[in-house]
Amino acid sequence: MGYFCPMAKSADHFKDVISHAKEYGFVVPSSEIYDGLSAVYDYGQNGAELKNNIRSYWWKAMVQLNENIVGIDAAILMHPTTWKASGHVDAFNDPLIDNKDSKKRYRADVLIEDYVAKIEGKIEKEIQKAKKRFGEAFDQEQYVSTNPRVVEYRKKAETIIKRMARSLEKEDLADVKTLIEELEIACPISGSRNWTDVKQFNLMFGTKLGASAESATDLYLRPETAQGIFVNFLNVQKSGRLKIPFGIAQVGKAFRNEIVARQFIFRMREFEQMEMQFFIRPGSQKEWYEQWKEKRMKWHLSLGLGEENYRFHDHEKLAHYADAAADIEFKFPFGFKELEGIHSRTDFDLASHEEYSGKKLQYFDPELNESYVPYVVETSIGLDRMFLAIFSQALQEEELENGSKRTVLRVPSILAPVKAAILPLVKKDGLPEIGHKLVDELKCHFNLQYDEKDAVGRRYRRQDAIGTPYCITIDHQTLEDQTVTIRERDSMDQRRISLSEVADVLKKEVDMAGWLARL
RNA sequence: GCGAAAAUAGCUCAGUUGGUAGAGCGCCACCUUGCCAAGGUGGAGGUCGCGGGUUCGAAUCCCGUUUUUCGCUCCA
Repeated sequence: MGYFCPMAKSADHFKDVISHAKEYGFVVPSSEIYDGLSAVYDYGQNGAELKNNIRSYWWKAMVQLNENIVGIDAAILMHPTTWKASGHVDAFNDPLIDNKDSKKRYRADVLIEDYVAKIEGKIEKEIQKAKKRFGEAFDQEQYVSTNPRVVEYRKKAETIIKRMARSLEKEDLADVKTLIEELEIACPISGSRNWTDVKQFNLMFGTKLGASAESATDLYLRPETAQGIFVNFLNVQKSGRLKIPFGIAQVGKAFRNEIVARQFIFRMREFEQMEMQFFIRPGSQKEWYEQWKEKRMKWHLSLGLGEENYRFHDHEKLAHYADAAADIEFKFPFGFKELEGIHSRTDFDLASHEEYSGKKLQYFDPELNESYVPYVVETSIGLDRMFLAIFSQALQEEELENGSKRTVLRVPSILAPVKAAILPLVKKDGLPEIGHKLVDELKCHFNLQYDEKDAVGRRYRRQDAIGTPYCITIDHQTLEDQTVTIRERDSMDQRRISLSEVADVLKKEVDMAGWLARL
């Protein structure tokens, strides 16, 4: 045995992934008996193990392997001002408007800004014309401030922008709509001016602190874990006696009211992030940014899912906090999509928290003999996305040499939910007893499954389906010479080892230590 | 949020012009076999996503709704 040919992934591979996840206890829709809850999923018995292992591999690679990185666990609920300082209250609130004819949705402020951009285009045209006309003698500044047509355009643009800013500030959405109507802005698709009202969409989940409705304070469930690190920056730095450069890592839940949440666990409303904020000297961000891009990619490649399934995607349009940003993209069943982000966040967050809190968030650098607000390079990966990447890539269907098929989940052995299955060949002649004894010896070190039901071949397939890397089979020869067969998931090869060797062999193959050492 | 498609057993699906809800795989028990799925016997499991309507009668026709997938749109 051991000869197989991996079959091409079916066109419906994504469908297979979703059913396999459900059928084998990895991922199921939340509250399914009540028809589920949109874009919320639960992890089952095998999913929880796999997810724990991924989390652990990340945590160890970041915290345990780096002397200058420590891990924390901040609360999901944070002081509401946090989200003003972080920019989320503004950036996560979009005024949206729909065109009733084309059924297209737009950001109302973007529609208005586009209109203003057109006016500015006209001004530019006038300038170019004048340049041609006046040649060398052209004084642009003077022209712009005196030419009546240009002056009028400029005034108009300014008035529009000011009015929009004021209305948005006051949350006067009716006026934003009126403005769109007055400017006679039409839908680029349908060309019609048949608009719905402007509606405010808040991507943050709201909740209340306090039991009585009157005295309760409005809070948000955190939309990212990073802010829990920033507000704890000084606590951790001082109590840990940390010197720049150093990092703070965290794994935890975050919540976003996505307008469109789709693609299984790729975009969920409740999800888990694994983030690390690396605090550095201002000016050194380029260097650290490159270094962390490289380090993170190396971590991904160490899992052996195939180099061709990863790529970098550099952001051209940057977020409000960043001066450089790149995604590590993975080839999901629905195409290359963001798996992890590496962002150079400058001092945006700490400086902003300084401003809003009135507390100094600075570091005294003994080498430079000065205080500064550190710059930050962030690595941010979605744990659920990592789960989906591994699971969808690992799920494979093979044709064996005898023409039969097998479904095998080739997850990296260190991440497998079950490390080994203990299988007595028959459930008599004392073989189950040896099996139970072996389980007892190993269970403190490894997550195991004991199975004595059905033909052993069928039991092997069951283990293949949940990604168990090793099957230990106890047979009649075991009674004579204390040896068992160990069968490997990927090659299906078997060899005999002695009972006393089992623990060591497993440890060598499924313990994370060896993999971490290679990072 | 718009448009399209779908929803029947744990999974994959069939179900004729509207007439008593099915198969394969899986699961459970017992027997048999004993190193790579598919041996035998028996069994559990479905108010056909949910709510209305039409009809003597609805899985099937109509309306609404929920969830999922795909395409738009959005994604600091």
